[in-house]
Order: sequence, then structure tokens, then C-alpha cells
Amino acid sequence: MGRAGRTGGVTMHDVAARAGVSIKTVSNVLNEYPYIRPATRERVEQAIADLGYQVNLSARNLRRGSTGIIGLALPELRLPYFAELADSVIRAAEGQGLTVLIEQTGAERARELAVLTSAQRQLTDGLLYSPLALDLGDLTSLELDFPMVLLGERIFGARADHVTMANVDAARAATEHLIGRGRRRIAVVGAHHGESSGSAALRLEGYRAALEGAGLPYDPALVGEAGLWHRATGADAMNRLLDAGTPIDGVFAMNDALALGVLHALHDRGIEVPGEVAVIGFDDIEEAQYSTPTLSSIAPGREQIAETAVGLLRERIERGDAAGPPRTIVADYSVVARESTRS
Amino acid sequence: MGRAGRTGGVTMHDVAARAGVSIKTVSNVLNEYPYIRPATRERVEQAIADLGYQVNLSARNLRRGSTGIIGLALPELRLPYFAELADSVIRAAEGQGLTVLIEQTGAERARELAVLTSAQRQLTDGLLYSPLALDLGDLTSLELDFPMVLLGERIFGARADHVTMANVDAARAATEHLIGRGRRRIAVVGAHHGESSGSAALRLEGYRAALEGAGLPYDPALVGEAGLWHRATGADAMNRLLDAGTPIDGVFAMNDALALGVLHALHDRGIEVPGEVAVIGFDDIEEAQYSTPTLSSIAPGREQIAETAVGLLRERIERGDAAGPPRTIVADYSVVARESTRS
DNA sequence: CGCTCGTCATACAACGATGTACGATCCGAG
DNA sequence: CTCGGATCGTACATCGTTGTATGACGAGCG
Repeated sequence: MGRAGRTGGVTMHDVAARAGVSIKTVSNVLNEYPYIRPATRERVEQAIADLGYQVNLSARNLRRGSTGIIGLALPELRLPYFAELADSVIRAAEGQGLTVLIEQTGAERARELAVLTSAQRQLTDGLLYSPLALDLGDLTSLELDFPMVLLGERIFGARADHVTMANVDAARAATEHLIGRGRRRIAVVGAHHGESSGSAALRLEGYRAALEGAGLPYDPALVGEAGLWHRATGADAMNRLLDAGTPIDGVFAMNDALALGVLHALHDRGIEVPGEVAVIGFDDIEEAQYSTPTLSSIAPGREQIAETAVGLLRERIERGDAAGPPRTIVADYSVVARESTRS
Repeated sequence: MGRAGRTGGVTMHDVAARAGVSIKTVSNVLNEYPYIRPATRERVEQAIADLGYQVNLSARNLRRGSTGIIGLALPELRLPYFAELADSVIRAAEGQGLTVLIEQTGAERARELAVLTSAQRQLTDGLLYSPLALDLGDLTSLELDFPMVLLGERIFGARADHVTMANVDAARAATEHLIGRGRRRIAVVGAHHGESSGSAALRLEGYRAALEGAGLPYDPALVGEAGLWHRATGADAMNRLLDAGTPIDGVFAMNDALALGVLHALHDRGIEVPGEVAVIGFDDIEEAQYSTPTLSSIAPGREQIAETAVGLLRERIERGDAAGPPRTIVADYSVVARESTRS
């Protein structure tokens, strides 16, 4: 074991020798130390170019005590929303001079907790953290003293920065969009029974608020449970609702994956969308533009979320105040109307 | 700047002091050095637990000259195929004790080349590399001496390991599947004009072989170009083919994203699938199971590809023979028939 | 009883970069 | 011509870990 640098093992020492200066001067050139004569700087840069030198990041990291890497903990990349989020986060981080290390938790509680103490923490300067399975009871676990920004859809009381979306308002807007299309028997898919925090609860709250605002009754028979928000669970939930025989003319799915499952279930039964049932989702993943019919959704401002989150995290890292007062940023959203809710 | 370990700055030194041994003994315990008395080992382990010590990876990496991280260079995570691939690679790597650092190239030639010399190379022990824009002329750029495994759909003559799929055979099987359903005017979508290597060329070859085998003529009017294999370009290509007025009763799309775009274009024009036109894709992304109609596709054995690729790379890294004789592994594939080709 | 050999642990010197302290220039002002 | 401050570079220690060399101890052998 133990091969040195990938670049052929060229060290600062070699560069220094070639440029005829000390090793520290090379370091100074690389680190924008101001007092270097142009001639010296040029000689060093030439030597660097000649030898194809690259700094050894392990050594620099050790010395500096930081790595320039941030972690991104999310459930699974195969969920389109998180893939797109990761994409945006990587771009945003790149723009701010950071590298991203992705860790998948599978939305399992144990693994979500493990992420907080894993060896990776030690290799990263901070963490963008998107837990799905944790609840308020796990709050204490989050009282760590490394820079962290909570990401996504849950509202925690945790003492950490949080970049989120306006779940209640957006869900209300989605439901109102259906109501505005003349729907009156609107089902909701994705509820988590007995959960009071988390995006499921918040989006249900928005749904209820919209009904109330329109003077429509809240009917528990129209609430479809779905623990994991996958296509398969969305299809299952829809099938259960239909099997129960409740009349339905609109569906608000708590995310697009669920909504696509719902579309699929409706299609299977020959129920026309949007003719008989209108459907709206949440997340506005790219797939929503290409499904049949195309899917109306809530666009949560993913780029903005990523950019903001990386920015907050970077600030914490640079200022070294992992424990500063927590900030919460709520991203903008918008309703995107497509075929699935054309009236 | 310069905060030490995230774990509160506990070092081996502290552990050694608490356990009443030397610092090296602690290291020996951690590194499975065989000659340690059980009593000593236990004392050290207790001290580690008491202090919550974690090794400083930067220091270890510097000393060992390796990082335990592998790079994964791919076009974009927002392309479902690559998101699913990344998911599988991360799982496979985790199982083999490695961490994955994803780098997005956007399928741009310049960025694909930049990946090979970026600072990240220096932070990783090896690279899983999935270039789309490079061609045979770039072969020389790939003659690097760090461990690398080429991934995915292209066949290079490069002197590097390659995990690929049987593009020609699989494309032929897809086309034969359509022929078996009685289709005779089969279009292909995703061709790259003038390219002779790369998956586009190989899949086109398979398509032609299938036609030939069935005694059907090859008609250039049935070949749809699409530079990037996205939903949007697939829809565009299909629209162009339809606008040209060529009769078509089947479509082989070179990947699922294209196929979904094709489905969308057909739907827009009220053309029934599979009644009037049958469609088959390639990649078998999860979305294929939930589109309307569900999409027939070629399942390329993604798990197998990921597992194999990580294994090959790890072997290279551990044996230190980045320049050993190149191996090529061809993964299994299978035809998955769904609604879009039900006859 | 002296010697070798297997066990167990230690001291020391690296890995490659950077911060600190300090010495060596150079310039203009007195 | 000397002095002082601004520039420019250097030597050294250090980040936390691990490989090498080495020493101490006890057991088994002749």
C-alpha cells in the first residue's frame, strides 16, 4: 500500500528545488500571500507547470483541519426528487468551491442517525441533512456541534439552520388549484397517520385549510395513507381509495412520485385524467413534464433551496460558529398547471 | 480556520494517555496488529469508547497515501439512468468499504477531460468513469496511471478496465422484440450521425442486424437523430419523423428517456401505443414501470455493473497495478416486455 | 545456565503542507 | 551614510497517524 500522490509524487519540495526557492515560498505562492516579488512568483509558477505539481490534499487537510468537502445525506438517489436535488446541490457547491459527498440513508431511522456520527463526518466540514424518518423525539441527537443545515420538507425545532419550503401554503395552493377547476371530492394521497410534524402532516394541514376556505367538508374517507412516497405506494393508496367506492373527482398527491403512481392506477382502471379525476403532485420533478398526461405540480424552487443551503453551510463553516443562532429560510414555490388538471 | 477533528479534537495521544499505553499501541489496536495482549487491547478499546475517539482520516490518508474514496464521474444526476446507477454504485462501494465522490460532467467534452486531472483525482484512490462526449481520438488522454474503470455503454480501445453492456446484442434483441410483435416499419431514435464508436453506433448496429436477420430493409428515413438522450430530444426526434410522413409502426429508442419523450410525442398527436405504434426503450429505469403506457425496455443489469465495476477498481487499487492488462466485462441484459409493446 | 525465539510494547521518523517567528534585503528619509 | 520600516524569504515546528527499528520479557531448548 502507500502510493503517494497520483500526480507522480511531485511535492512542494521538488517545485521549490526547481524554482530555486524554499518550500514555504511555494506554499506562499499557492496561498496568495501578498509579499512575493513578481519574478519569484513567476519562477514558482513555471516550476509548478513544468512538473505538473498538484498540492497533496490530504496533507493540506491535515494541516488546515478542514477538507473542503461537505456531506449530503439523503434517502435514496433513485428517488427522482433527491436525484435532482443532489444535482442542484453539487452544482451549487461547485460554484462555491466545495465538493459534495453523498450518503444514502434509505430513509431508515437507524441509518439517518448513524450519518451523524459516521467516520465521514470527520472527513467533511459540514453536513446538508435531509432526514425523513426522524421525528421530534430525535431532536436531541441533532444537537451536535458541527456545521449542519437541515434540508427539505420537515420542520424541526432543532437548533440548526433549516432550508425548507412553505409546505402548508403550497399544499393549500395545490388543493385550491383543484377546487378552482371545479373539483369537490378531492382525495389526498401520502398521509402519515398519527404523525404531527413532518411534511406529511404539514401538507395535510394545507389540504384541510383549502377545503375549509372553500366551505368543503373534510372527509377521512378521502385520505390515503402512504408511508414511503414512491410510485408504488401512490398506486396502492389510490387503488384502496377507489376500491372503497368513495366518489372522487380530484387528487392531491403529496409528491410527484405518488402522483405518478396515482396516474398509473387511474389509467389501469380506465379512469380518465383529467376528465373524471384531476391530479396534482408536489416537487415538480422533470418527469412531470413527460408523463401521460403531463402532471400539474408544485415547483419548490429546488435551485434556490440548494444554493441557499450550501451558502448557509459555507458561512457556518467559515465563521466557525456551528452553534450560532439557527436560521430558517423558506423557499418560494409556484403552482405549475399541466394536463392533469386542465378542466 | 483550523478546527481540528469534529469529534472534539480527541487524538490518539489522549487515548494512549488514558489507557496508559503508547500512542503506537493504540494505532496497533486499530489496525489489527496481531501481537497485543487481550488485556491491553481491552483497556485501549475502553479508552476509545470513553473518549468517543475517531481516527483523523486526513492524517491517516496522508500517512497511508490513500483515502478510501473513489470518484464516480457521470454526466448528470438528473438523468434517471445515472441517478439509479449512482445509487447502485454507492451501495456497492459501501459494501466494499469505499466511499464515493460524484462528479458531474454535463456530458461536455471539456469537463469530461477535466475530470481526469482535477484536484479530486488526488483525493481519490481511483475513478469510475462514464464519459459520453469523448471519442476514440481522446484515447490518449485516458492513458493515465491511476486506477480507473470505464463504465457504461461505450467501447473504448483504451488500456483500462471496462464494464459494459452487450449493446449490439441487446439492441438487436429489442428490435427483434418489435419484429416479433408483427412490426415492420420500425424507427430508431437516438442515432448520432457520423459517429462510429459509442453506444449510439453500437445500438444502431444491433438495430440493423435485427432488420437484416428478418429480411427487412434498412430505411434511413426511419432513423431519428438525438444528440443528447433526454426526454425532450426524444420527443423532438419523434416529431420530426412523424412530420416527414414516413409510415411507422414501431420505435426502438436508444434509451428510456428518449422512449418516454417518444411516448409523449405520440400521445400529443393522438397516436395510440401500442395499437398503432409499439415502443421499446433501453435501460429499464424505474419510471418505465409507471409511464402510461408502461414502457418495454432492456434491463442492463445495473446492480451487476455497479458491483463488478467497484470490485475491479478496488482490486486495481489494492494491488497497485493501475497499468495492468485491461479487462472487459460484459453484463447480462434481458428484454422486459410491458404495455408499450403488447400486441 | 545461557541462548534463541516468539510476544508485546515503545521511540522515532516519516507522510506533505502551512503558521510562526525571524532573518535578509531594499528603499527613502534624516 | 545610517537608520527604520516595508518587503521578501527562510528555518522550524506542527497537524495526527503509521512503518521501522528496537528493546524487554518470558518460555523452551541444548
